[in-house]
Amino acid sequence: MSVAGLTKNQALVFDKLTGAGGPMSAYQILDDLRDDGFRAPLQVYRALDKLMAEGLVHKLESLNAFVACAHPEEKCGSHGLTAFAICNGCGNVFEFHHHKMEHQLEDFLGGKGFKPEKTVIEIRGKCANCA
Amino acid sequence: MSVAGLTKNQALVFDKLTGAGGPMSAYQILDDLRDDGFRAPLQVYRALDKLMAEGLVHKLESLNAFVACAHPEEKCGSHGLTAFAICNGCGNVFEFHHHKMEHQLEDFLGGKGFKPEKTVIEIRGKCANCA
DNA sequence: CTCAGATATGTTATATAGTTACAAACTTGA
DNA sequence: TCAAGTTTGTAACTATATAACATATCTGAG
Repeated sequence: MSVAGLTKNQALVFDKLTGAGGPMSAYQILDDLRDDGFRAPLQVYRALDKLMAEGLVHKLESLNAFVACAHPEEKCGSHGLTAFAICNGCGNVFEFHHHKMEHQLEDFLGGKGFKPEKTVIEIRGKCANCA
Repeated sequence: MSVAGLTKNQALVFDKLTGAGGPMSAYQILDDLRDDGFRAPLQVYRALDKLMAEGLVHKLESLNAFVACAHPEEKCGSHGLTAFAICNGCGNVFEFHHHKMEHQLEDFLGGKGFKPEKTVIEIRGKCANCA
């Protein structure tokens, strides 16, 4: 599972995150990639910055962790609001897009003169299996 | 501006945050309260934990900072979803509640068997003044 | 009152997350 | 082929948060 246009380090980080199938902290990634020549946090953060700019990876702010985009082909960055349901039990992350909510937020904030740049929506709770 | 039922440290932290009129990091609070006898991060974090449990203070996950609740009398904790519009220009934070959105989220996630416990909604952007 | 449990506080050390500053290597195209 | 831009490497540092343990204060049953 690789993507064109990525440098070596970016590809390593992206593959690692994709393979994990769930969120990882920057330092977990660093440790996992020591055998591939990673030595310092910056190598991870730089790769993550690029991957996030490309919409291939998202940061989970409430977890200080990073997760591969669930549908990179759709260019998450462009279709606005990305939301996450995060299970406090098993740690699984479910990424979703809710256009109605998105428009409501836009309308509501637009009415106040606020111009959104990046929206963080993370619902912590229990998934069907862990409830 | 004080609240009944708070211990000395909790009251100091709450008053500091209320007086600030905006978000502060835990370590800013710590530095500001050295004259009041604060020495260690834990003193701040413990007070913040209690204040958050009471719904008097919210954490801004995308900022790693804390802010006094805009309407403590309403017991934010209880009326569910609290959202924040955070200006990347001036740093001002606007706290709001959007019940329609809240219900949509509940419906959507409920349909998937997901039980929300805590919801983080933070919209970063530019306020009317800074746009 | 008084003392035992619960709650709150103090202190040191450590773990985790992220950035700054600078140097070296590798593209790439005039 | 060499100069500008980009990517990478490395060390040191700052910022955020928690663990472990000791001490003090509060509060109610006897």
